[in-house]
Amino acid sequence: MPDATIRDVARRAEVSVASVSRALNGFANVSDATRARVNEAALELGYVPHAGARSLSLARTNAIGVVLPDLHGEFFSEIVRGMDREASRRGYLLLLSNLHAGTDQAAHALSAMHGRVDALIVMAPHLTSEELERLLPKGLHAMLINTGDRSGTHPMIRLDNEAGVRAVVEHLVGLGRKRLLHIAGPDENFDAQERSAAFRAAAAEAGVAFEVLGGDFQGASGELAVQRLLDQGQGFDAVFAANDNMAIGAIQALRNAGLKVPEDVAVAGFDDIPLARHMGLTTVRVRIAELGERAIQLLLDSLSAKTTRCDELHAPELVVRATTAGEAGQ
Amino acid sequence: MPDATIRDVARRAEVSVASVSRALNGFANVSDATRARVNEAALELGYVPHAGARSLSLARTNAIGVVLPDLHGEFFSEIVRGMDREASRRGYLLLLSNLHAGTDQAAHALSAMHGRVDALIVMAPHLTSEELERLLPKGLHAMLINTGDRSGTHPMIRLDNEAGVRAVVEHLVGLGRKRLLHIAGPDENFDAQERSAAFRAAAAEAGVAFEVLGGDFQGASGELAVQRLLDQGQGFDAVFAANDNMAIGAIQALRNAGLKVPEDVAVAGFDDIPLARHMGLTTVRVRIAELGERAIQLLLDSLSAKTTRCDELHAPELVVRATTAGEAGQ
DNA sequence: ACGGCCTGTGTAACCGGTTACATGACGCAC
DNA sequence: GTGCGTCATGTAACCGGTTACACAGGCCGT
Repeated sequence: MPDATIRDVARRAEVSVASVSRALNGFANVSDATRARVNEAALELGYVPHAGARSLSLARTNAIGVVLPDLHGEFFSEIVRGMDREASRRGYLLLLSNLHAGTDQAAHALSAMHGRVDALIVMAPHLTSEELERLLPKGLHAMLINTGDRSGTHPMIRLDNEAGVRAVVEHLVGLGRKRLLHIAGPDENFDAQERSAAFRAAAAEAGVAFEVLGGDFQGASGELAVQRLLDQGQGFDAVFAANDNMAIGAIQALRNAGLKVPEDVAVAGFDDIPLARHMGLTTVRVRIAELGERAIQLLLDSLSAKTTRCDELHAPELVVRATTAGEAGQ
Repeated sequence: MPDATIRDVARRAEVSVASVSRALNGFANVSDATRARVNEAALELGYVPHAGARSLSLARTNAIGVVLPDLHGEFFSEIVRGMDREASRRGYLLLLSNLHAGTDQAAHALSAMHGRVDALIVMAPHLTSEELERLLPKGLHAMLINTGDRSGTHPMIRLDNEAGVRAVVEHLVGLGRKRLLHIAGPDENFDAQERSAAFRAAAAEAGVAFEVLGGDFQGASGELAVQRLLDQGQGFDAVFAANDNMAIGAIQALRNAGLKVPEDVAVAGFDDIPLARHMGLTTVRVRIAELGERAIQLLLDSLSAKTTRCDELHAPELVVRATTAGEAGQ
């Protein structure tokens, strides 16, 4: 036997479908006798309301679409965990779609969301403002996380990369470091752009020598960057990588070259992944789960009170550990 | 203006809704002229089909519900990543619901899936067979991951905990270790149960002395367990923790006590989280993403060919690293 | 010229819920 | 006894798609 529908329940309880609907949804205008009969019938048939049909007639799904790029480990799970925590607290489900490949794939993923979710959270650090604007379904509330979009059409929440980077640079300079190396993330990544721009600005302001090398957020690229610079014989007394993975790679390369961290070269990263604590890596802590949680909060609030149009900055926090502990060695 | 519906498109293209539906879904029996007019109208109106309505009439959602317990970091993201990879390859979306609290919460989460998904993946290592059977919606295909359920009603996939544990114990015993300590996971967790049972069996078979202490899968509990045993003055030359987190905690405690790993005490874990590699921890590697991927595969296959009723074991793999490298110290 | 077939299109029922509105029963005041 | 308000209930339209079926027109063979 297939699933029971509301009409099956109505037949069994010998009432109309309207009464069943009212009874099960706890409306006041239902007699006790009817309510009891309906409940009994529903129980006997193992009736479970069809959420799809329900949301079609209510024009409300109680689900939020989440579109994320192909994130690495910790970051992904943490942000989804935060979102899920807040969403389930408010009775929402999460409809997940990873955004792997090109923009046509993205368009498909986004349109598949239409009609199954009440709102959308999009994190697409590799899409430009225009692409996003074109791809986003028109009628759907969307919240953007960490995109370059500045049109103000959508509520958004961003990581305050600049504040984090500034804190690191000031910390390093405060320790007496004079020649800084920054290992940047991939060019097309929005966070990577912000971080390297902030680094240049802060280092220039502080009046220290600096250099910027490219990386791709993977550990190996941090290792490679440091190696290359050492091979060229260029000196530096501090490394700031755009994320922890690359910072850890950098430490590896430094140790391989017989240099001491932090005596010879101080190292700092960004993100505060669990590994960072274990390695004693100075870094910028991003409370990722909190960010996801907050995104859902703001999104749902803006959904009910149509007005709220926000642009929030999520402030990260400098965590000083062993890799920058001492004074400069020189 | 709200979203355009199929009727809006029909009006604009001056055809019937049936023709619009046929044209947009690529049916053959539509004239080229009509198809062109429909496409044009759809484009002009920015029409995106309403997935909810579509799935209602098709009785097919192209979504899979995923119900997971409140997992920790790496494991969660990896399994979801694997599932998503396979799901999006096949054109499915994932509807996610974390299973936090009690069974009524669980019932709610599961019934919310009815009518929005074509099938369900449930991972609930803390629910018994009977609870599961009662909670699972009747009409819905469900795949179980790592549950104790043996009824055979649902396709399922399990981690071969026993094989993993045996490999570790044999490895430790092969190194000459004579007194093993096992730090178990939480009592109500199915994997934890299997692992500690397998440990007792394997250790007894090998004829070595052993002890089992309770933990909760968190690092701190591993640390605590070792500390307590050391305080009691009990000796052991190898620790096998039910997961890597606790193994790392154990190492911490051993080092604090001035003991050397692996010379004095060898340590092994389970899972192979990224941290394990960095710490040189011997462990059992679980290819989590692969497990998720495979689960989706099997589920979708069993969905199309109604017959496939499987019970697959996912074999893990021993990874020997520094924490068990040498011979016993004695 | 006629019947049969094929093709393209429209009409309307249906998926499984919600809900505006109509209805009928009842109680109460006049 | 009539009129009115209140309350529980049923009928049917609706959400936005899909699709069975009916039908019109064109082309064919005889």
